[in-house]
Amino acid sequence: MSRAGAIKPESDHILDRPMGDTDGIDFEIIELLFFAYRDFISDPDAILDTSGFGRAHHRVVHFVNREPGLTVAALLDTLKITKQSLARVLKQLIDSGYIAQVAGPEDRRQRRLFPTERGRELALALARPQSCRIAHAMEGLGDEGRAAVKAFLSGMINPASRGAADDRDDMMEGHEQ
Amino acid sequence: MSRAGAIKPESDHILDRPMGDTDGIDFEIIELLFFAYRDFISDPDAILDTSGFGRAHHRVVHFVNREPGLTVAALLDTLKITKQSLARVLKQLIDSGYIAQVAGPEDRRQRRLFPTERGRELALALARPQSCRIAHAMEGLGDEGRAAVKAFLSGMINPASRGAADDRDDMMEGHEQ
DNA sequence: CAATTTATGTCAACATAGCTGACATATTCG
DNA sequence: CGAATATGTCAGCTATGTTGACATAAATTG
Repeated sequence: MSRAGAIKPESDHILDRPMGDTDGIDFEIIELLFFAYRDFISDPDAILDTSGFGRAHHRVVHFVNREPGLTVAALLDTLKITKQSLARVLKQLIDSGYIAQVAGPEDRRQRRLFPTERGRELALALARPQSCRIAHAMEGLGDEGRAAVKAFLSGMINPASRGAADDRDDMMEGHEQ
Repeated sequence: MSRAGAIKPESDHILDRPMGDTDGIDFEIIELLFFAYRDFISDPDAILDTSGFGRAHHRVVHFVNREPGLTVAALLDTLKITKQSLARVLKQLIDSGYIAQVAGPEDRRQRRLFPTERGRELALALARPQSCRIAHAMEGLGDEGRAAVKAFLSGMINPASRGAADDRDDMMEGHEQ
């Protein structure tokens, strides 16, 4: 193919100056978040590779272990994915014996999700390196520093998203949407 | 306060106690990071949907704008993806006039990447809501709190990931282990 | 100069994980 | 009973990652 030769910056409207703080945008934190999160999930990714699972399985196993007995609907709400997406990974986790379903005691249409011992072990194995990484990143920070980190991360979350992770209670009966 | 009623595991050993901080693992920060990052990228995602681009395009546009003239190799190193993955989105961005290629001045095999004005505008538009979200999450934090957040995020990053973006130019192969 | 290495591009195939739409089944509710 | 609900499932599409093989132009090296 034609190589388009030496395109001169003058001939095309090409910008040479880096996009920086002059625009009043916090690029530093944006990039720190990008790199931090990428490396944060690289630890469990490496473990999952050996198990034949992926990140989607990780999230499911995590939240089922954090809130045993949660319904499929609640899990969908936490993960914010479609039931078809969830079904794929959930089926694999159930078939492999990491998660068990139990019909709801009140509403027997529900499939409440519980971890097996195997599922608990996997969730812990995945969380361990992440927790170590966090501990390392926190060392040197005092109590106020750690509180600042928590406040910052909490403030990054959409208000509407809150509750899925915090609520350990039953689903409210009168769900009015 | 009672947990979802007592569901009797039929046969398998099913765990119904939540996986909590008793295991010495910092589940709180793990989940805060998950939700924070998910919402953090939801803002640009909404913009990208209207443009027909995705997150992969976002990252490319961002780093090209942050470091105009970087080579394809340097970009690959920053993103940690394969050249085939990059080629797909990069081609679209070039064809759409968001990024331009210029043959390297010294090494003409290189294709140095520059943003066009259009590409700059897109990068800024994508960064703006993220920066606003960060500013909101930072408000109420003092200078030490903000410093703690930066230190934490920096500490989350793999040491090998640091500096990958900037030392790709005239690298004499010295005896740096 | 010829041979090799390097930087990049490209084609083909495949995997994961998201999506929509449509439909089935069991259960609860009015 | 009929309607709404909770869940499951089939079929196909999209986005974005992967590996492997090969092409081309330019730089480097023998």
